[in-house]
Amino acid sequence: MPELPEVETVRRGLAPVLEGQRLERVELRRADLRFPFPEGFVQRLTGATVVEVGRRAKYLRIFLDRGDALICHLGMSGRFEIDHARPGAFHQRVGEEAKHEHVVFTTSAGTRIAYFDPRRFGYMGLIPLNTLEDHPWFAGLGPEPLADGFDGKVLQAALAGKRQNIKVTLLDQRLVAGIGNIYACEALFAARVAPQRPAGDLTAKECDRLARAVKTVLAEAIEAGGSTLRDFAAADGALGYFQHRFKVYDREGQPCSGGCEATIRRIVQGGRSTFYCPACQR
DNA sequence: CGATGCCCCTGAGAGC
DNA sequence: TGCTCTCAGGGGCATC
Repeated sequence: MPELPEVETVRRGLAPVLEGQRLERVELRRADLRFPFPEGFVQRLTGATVVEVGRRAKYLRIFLDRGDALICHLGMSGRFEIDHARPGAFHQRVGEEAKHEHVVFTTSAGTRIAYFDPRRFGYMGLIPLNTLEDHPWFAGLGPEPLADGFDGKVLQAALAGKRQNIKVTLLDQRLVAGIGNIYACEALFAARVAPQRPAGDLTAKECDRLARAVKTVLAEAIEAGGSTLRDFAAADGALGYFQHRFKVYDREGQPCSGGCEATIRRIVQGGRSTFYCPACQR
């Protein structure tokens, strides 16, 4: 579910209720999500104070005053809920709440922050700060697409020699970090690049357009509070609304908005749906 | 190196 | 109403 804009939206929701607060209570409802929780998870977190809530790629990184960072990956269906969130914003059915509530944090201010994850593809870890960037989750990550260092030149260098199609290549977190299926489709449309193109064949001009498109699409999605397809919500319960601005994603058969006569097509690449306009994207 | 398929898990929606 | 099938924002692995 959550790609960079959704994770950033969650980060912005959590920061004000977590930063400067002590974790008074930490409750674990099960021993694992995608991976087992680390040894001594509850003990290592209880009593720690949150210094900062950060993000790298699709990971939340909650820095603690004890020399550890709490890392959270939301997988496909992970979300946080703060107790003062709008009632009913997260759960359509009574009883669903307790079933998928896996971790509950209570801060020194009395705020209750719960982590839900029906599919349990998400995971959490506790990593010492001095080894954070060397940890396997972070060591191989490509640049943050919204950082100044990411541009057409960097992108072209990363794509050089690759015969894999550009759509699947954009999802490779080692080349650029944080792009997922929605924003890969949207960025390729905005850059007018066909998803089937071998990545290494993109010209300097196209790499420039694509790098800009990635930045624009991600930035606009963050501004819109992310995309809510099925169940995404910010930590305060607010729904994203960037899905209303999708040009191609999930729009198979609908007319293209790019001024051509074509309709949006869906193909499968790397086992995932790609949506694109066969006329606008070349 | 790359394409493909399968796996983790649960729920929603479509079609019958 | 209920059954079955497909698909879903992520990502790792095995195989050819």
